[in-house]
Amino acid sequence: MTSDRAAADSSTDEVAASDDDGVGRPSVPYRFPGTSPIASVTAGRDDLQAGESSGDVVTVAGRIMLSRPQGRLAFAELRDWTGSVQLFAVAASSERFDELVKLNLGDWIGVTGEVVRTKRGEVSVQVANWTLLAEARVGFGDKWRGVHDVEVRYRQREVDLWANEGVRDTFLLRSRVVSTIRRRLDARGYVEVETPVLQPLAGGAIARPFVTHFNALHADFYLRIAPELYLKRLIVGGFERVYELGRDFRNEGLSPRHNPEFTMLEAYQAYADYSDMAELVEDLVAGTASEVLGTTSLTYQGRAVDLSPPWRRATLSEVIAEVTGVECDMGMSVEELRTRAASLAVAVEAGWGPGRIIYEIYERTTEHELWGPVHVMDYPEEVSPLVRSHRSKPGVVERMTPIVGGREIAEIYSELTDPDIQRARLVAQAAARDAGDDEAMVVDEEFLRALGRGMPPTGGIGVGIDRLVMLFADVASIREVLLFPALRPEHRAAGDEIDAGGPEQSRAREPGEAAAQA
RNA sequence: GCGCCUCUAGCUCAAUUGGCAGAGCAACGGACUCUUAAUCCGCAGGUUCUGGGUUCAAGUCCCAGGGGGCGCACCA
Repeated sequence: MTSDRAAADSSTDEVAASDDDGVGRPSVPYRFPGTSPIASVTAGRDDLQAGESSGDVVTVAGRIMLSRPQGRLAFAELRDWTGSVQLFAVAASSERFDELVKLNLGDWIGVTGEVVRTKRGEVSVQVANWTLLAEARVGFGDKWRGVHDVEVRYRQREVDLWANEGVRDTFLLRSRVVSTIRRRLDARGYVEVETPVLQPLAGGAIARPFVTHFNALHADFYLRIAPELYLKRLIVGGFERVYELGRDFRNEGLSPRHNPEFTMLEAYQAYADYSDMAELVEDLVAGTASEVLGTTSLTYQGRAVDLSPPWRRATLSEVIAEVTGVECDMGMSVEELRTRAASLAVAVEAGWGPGRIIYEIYERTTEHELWGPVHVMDYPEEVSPLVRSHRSKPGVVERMTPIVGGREIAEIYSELTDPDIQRARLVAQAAARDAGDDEAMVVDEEFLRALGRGMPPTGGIGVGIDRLVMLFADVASIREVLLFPALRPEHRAAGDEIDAGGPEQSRAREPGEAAAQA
């Protein structure tokens, strides 16, 4: 074994210093250059006939997913992140055949050999030389059924990615969605910026923050719940089109649609209003779907979603009437609206104005019934402290919330730019906070000072990237689009490994034993 | 935080009313020159999540705790 190993290593330009790592394990090279993606190796082989050799010698590397030794022949499935190919080994011509057939499922190897088609018609790499790249000392799941225990899937995502078809595709899709959105924004002249995640005040949204301590400043800081206020300060500073695509943190419950840290796109454009920004959202969503999925006609959880713009726009009152049959209007008296809320079994708190009541009715009765795409608009001022008042309708603001596939996937504003009005709104929020609403906003003097220097008319959007990916990937849980979703920490003693007992024991050898076998 | 459900071999799952804890795959040993979840023979594998309790007898019933899922609430 020692001499064989050395021979294998000499075929690369990296040679391990010794045969094992000091604990009886075989050594592996430091690099394995010159590999071709498996997808490129198998592509364009249609004219290769069964039993024929192509003459092309390739080097591929990946993980052994299936193994079918058959006497003096052996077959295996080798998979890299582009695809799979069958390995075909022959005892008479394949290097270290006996060792090759003893490899375990999950082991990584590099292989050099000719591309052939077997007598039974499978395009294969006929193994000439091969090199062990890594052992799977902890076993993977059932080779056919995969791993379905969601706890294992989320806690040990590396297992999930290999054992379950499609999981890797979902995350590759996510990556393409994010890069496509960036490219589309860049093409529109937006610049990407990075603003603080650690903030002295958690502003820009209505949510409970995570708190941490900044030792050097002797102060508690907050993980951002939104970058909004900083991005608006950049608009004041003359950055006319900015976006930030990053993580926000909200100290709230977990659910199939909520993870405490999630990915948000926020974009702001000077001289634009919420109609302009609605078109941007439609273009980002539908355009990205076209690029990444090749269509704007999706199916989400068995139901059709047509993303092609323009999307319908409807007011809160309109959608409430459609869903419940009850007419509600901002012009109605509080008493009238309370009666209508009561008729819908919606609880109303004392002191709520007409807008707050209508919003509550919408959330309780209507929002979860909408499928979309539809921009829900004319939100009440009371629940939208950072949004500019409607240019013609009293009591409401210029805000749209697009519902797509039954979920809010974005917020779209004509931004409030007047420092005095903004101060009044934030003071009202602070009062609510003092009255016990610990999710209400605080007064951010730095932000208000910035507005005082003049903020041009500006449109802004926030897009929930996780939910967008859920829509595109047609999955019901946010955990399916987060590589490592939030879970309770594992409380397990050292050495109490979940998968102990795979190929582990059989491979634990005395240090001298490997050499003795040579 | 509350409610409901769930936890059995490395993985996927069985186990009748409370009656000897099992199978397939993986792993391990062997056979096999065209396999496709190869097949065949053999071997081994368990704190039934944890701790109590009831019982002649508990994977199963009861209590407490832990992990996970779903729902409610909050939100994107």
